[in-house]
Amino acid sequence: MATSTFARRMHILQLLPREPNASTVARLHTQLQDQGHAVTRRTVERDLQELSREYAIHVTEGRPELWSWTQEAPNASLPSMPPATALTYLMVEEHLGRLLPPTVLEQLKPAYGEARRVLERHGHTPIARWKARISSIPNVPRFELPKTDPEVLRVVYESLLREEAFEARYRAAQQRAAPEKPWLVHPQALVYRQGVIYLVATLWDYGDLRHLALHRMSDAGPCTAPFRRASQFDLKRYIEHERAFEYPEGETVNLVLRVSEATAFYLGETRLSRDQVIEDTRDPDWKRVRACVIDTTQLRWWLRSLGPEVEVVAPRALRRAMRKDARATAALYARRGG
Amino acid sequence: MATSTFARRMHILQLLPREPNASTVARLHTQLQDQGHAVTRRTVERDLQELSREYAIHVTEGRPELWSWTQEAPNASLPSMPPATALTYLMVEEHLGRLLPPTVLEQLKPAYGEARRVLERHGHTPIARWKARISSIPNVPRFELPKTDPEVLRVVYESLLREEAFEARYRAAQQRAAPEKPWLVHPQALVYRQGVIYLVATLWDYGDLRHLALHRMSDAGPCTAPFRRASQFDLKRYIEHERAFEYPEGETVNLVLRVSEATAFYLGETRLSRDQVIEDTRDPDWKRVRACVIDTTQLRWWLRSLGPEVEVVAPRALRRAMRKDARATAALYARRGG
DNA sequence: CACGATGGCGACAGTTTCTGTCGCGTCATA
DNA sequence: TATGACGCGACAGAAACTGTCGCCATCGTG
Repeated sequence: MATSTFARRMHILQLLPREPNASTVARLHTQLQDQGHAVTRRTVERDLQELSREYAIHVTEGRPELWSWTQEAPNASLPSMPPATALTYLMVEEHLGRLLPPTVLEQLKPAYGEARRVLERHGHTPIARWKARISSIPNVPRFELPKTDPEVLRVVYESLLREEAFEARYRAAQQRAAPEKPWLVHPQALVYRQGVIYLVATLWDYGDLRHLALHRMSDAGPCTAPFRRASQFDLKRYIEHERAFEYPEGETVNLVLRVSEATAFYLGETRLSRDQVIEDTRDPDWKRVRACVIDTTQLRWWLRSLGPEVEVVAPRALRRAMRKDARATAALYARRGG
Repeated sequence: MATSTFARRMHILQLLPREPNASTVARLHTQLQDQGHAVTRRTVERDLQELSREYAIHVTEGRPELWSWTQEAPNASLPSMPPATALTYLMVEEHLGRLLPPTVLEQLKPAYGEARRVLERHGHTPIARWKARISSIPNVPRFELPKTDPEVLRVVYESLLREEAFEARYRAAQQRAAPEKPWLVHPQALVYRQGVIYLVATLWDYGDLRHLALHRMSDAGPCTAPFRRASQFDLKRYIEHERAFEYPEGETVNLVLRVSEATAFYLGETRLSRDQVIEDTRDPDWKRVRACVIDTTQLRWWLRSLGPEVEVVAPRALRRAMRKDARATAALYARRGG
């Protein structure tokens, strides 16, 4: 049992939530006792007062006083992150900036804030100079990621966590305004795809699974209806085998490609599979790549994105599909001049 | 000035590095004094002993004792992360799993470890069930990301942080083995692209910038040669305007696309730009999309990846380029049967 | 509106802990 | 082997921590 003054105060700091949330002395007191700190409530009160003199801790006026870390309280981790890790964080932040919706990115801010602080402290190099020395080149253009209401995000996450139903209004894809009547939603899983977060859920007493894009949701709020878990639900299976998000997993195939030299070089660095082999061909400008991969939608996207840099040789079916695509695309442009 | 016993011990915990690194009593003592803790070294010694009774803190035998958090010490953040944020972390981890090289991902593990712990504690839901309820669908196939030697990563990061030169052997793209002679590297910046980390650096006394893929580097170690900063170096400019990574930024163009209905729906969710407009066309199966975007390599990749789902109408130059690509691709498959 | 219950806090005193000082023994380095 | 740096035990004065008690404000309820 941890019983020292230091350990107790440390626990208090850990138990204190950040500002949208709050805790009371009574609550903290019982939590501490559960952790083996046998002290009176008075001591906890004094601890809080003492700690609030040193740390960004806030207390409300109302009668059961509500204690919390202020919104601005810096985030600190123990052990503190080494500078090298801070660099990684900066790089990941840069990378995710294009991939995650702003509301979600917001949640990661404390961690990145700490990374910045670590780097600033380290050798007193201003963060601006660090940002100028780190870059990430993603492979998607700069999309305008849809904005999700933070309150919606909060309610959805909380409900998923607590396994509770909630109410929300949902504006279907084609409609401009959300309907008057809120839906009763039983959240089952979250799927993140291309900047959009989808909630997989059932509605009211129906059994079928629906995909709700969070940025189309509004006026989310808790409700008292009992939660219904979808029976036999397995997200991975749902996505990959039931093609729920139109991203089926195909067979494992022996892929053979004829690729330009530049692409071959790139594949030498980022291999398609562990067993990938790159061979020369008669034509010095082209290489042959063999790899054992799973045939997915993503693979086809990637193959198409390379355009005339790559030709699928095998398997037959994939070659045919790519040839069909290529012809159809060329046909689009043949339709009229330009 | 923070002067309480609690604050001082707290600072000690923050100053203590994790196990590969370590600190001495003398060092901690001066660091604490810089932060305004006017205590004797004896007190610091006692603090460390006291703290090591409660926390996972390790000390070596040798004469200047080396203190550190053990490798296994759990990571805790203050204020502790709310469960909703923990969910986000799990999602990001899932997402990054495909995008970041394992060695880099390793560095983020402590933060994700904490996320797991928070979720486990919250309602006692096993983490396995959480992983089965969160998924991320990236738009790249499962590449085999190149493995970087952790020691190389460490030396490179540290050198970049301290603005120091270092030595390393480098195996150029085509060669099997690294040369005998190590290179003298002056690190300038890091660029992350498609799973590969490149160090932008100058070598010896030369002025030209080189790109070194970290996974091709080995036997990295510090060296005493003075660091040479590249003059007038601006990473952003270097990448975008000097086409250093073959990812030039083009002009801002008024993009006009003819897209399939499915693609139009997708673009409705993830807009190409803030001013994007989607219009009906005479043909009910096709929509017209107008957006003001920057013409980048990534944009062209993305356009190509959609294959026959999209036809570039304007600008002319881009249309011509895409038409040329489409024809070239189709020609590849016309070369012989399939 | 009155009542009781609850929560916050000042005061106090006994106890514990904290801290600077000193000195001894040991280890690393020259 | 000499020298200084380092770790640590002992000690005593100072500082803090903590439980108890009582007062008063506030809140909820009848």
